[in-house]
Amino acid sequence: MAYTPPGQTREKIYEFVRERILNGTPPSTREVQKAFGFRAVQSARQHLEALVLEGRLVKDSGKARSHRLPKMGSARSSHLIPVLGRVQAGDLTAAIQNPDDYLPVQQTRYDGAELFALTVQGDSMLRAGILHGDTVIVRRQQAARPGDIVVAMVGEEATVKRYREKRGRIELHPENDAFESIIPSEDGDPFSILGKVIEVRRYIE
Amino acid sequence: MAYTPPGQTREKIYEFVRERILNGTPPSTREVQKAFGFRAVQSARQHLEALVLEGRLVKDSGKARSHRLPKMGSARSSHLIPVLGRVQAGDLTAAIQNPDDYLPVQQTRYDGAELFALTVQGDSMLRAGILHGDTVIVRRQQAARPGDIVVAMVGEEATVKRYREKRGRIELHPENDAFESIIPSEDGDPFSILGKVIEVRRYIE
DNA sequence: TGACAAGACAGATATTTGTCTGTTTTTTAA
DNA sequence: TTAAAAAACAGACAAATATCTGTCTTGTCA
Repeated sequence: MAYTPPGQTREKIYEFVRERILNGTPPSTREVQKAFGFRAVQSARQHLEALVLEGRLVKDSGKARSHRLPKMGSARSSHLIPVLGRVQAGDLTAAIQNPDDYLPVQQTRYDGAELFALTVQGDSMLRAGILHGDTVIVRRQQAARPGDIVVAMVGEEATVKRYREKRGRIELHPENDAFESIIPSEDGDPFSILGKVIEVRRYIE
Repeated sequence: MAYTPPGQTREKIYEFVRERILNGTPPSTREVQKAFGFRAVQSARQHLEALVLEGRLVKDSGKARSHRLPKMGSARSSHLIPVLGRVQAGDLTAAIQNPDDYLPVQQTRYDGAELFALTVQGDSMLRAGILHGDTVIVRRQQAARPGDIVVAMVGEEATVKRYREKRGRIELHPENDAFESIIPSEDGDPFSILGKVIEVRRYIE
């Protein structure tokens, strides 16, 4: 590769590596070498080493493909959570392990919690600003507090409703007058709370 | 490692590798070996190979640390976009360069487009499911089509409205009867479209 | 001009990592 | 009980990868 003014190639290498890391496929030194047409491995290595010294990248010495982005503030680290298709009764864990897709969330916001996402069917939560087709992000938990919007299994079906307690009884309340409240009973369908809705996303067009 | 019933160790290995991949640090075969106390590399390798055959993992043959999660279509690359605070009239670019925060978005969904995020003030788009405090993700563009939800500058203020055209005149239509439509005119406040809303996010609690 | 720093190159070695062949142990199922 | 399948082990080799030493080239700046 011909000589380039100081910093220019380095900048492009940074962008290249950054993209690859965000892509989930961090490059090896030789992949950088080939991508930029260097005739020597060392050329790529020098730039990568400099980027680490500058603090723009971090690296585990000796390990292959170990370049990472430094964790800056809240923003730099985003975490991927599974998007579930149909949730089968009783086996949420299985559904989480065979997701349809993944969504990025801010890692700091929900650190440590187990999260998953679902697509909402129907307009039963219209008044709460949750529409048909919206994606809800759910924190897995067995209990809820009155007022929480929860995802619950009632029989074979997963449903999104507002959790309330009336006269000591649990009530799953829709936010749409066209729908009825669900009041789980001992002898009715099996009932369990899968988690609490902590975020709603809607994709337009 | 002692013998374990069929499938059990494999399951744990899948979870281990999955975590590492979502973490951005996919493991080498030997790291799996050590993590599970195998005395032979092949033991780890067998399980990893089986997981690939089962379709639960994918791998680039021959490459180091190349295990990936399948079906990561949209999430394969997550991208960070700036969250803007106040938008000053006329200088969107400056606002983008000094963001309050960053949000992760699925890169493939909006590939190439210039995106930014804003927090919505007020309930003027209530009926469209956009509430006060929601975050809207905006694709920067100067023009819009009727029916689009847009972010526009009217005078000194950025506002979220539905874009319509009536009798050849542009109309910014709120989705809430308590608000009035805005009809920009030549002699009125300076008017420009900043972009189109392509996603809405709401954080609950 | 000459010293100096950054960029690029050349060739080589060490380590990590992926892969292979074959054997032993344990469980499952016929 | 026996055969087959799955799990784990052992030892090795080959490829990918990181790393090292030294040299040459190209700009920068006093």
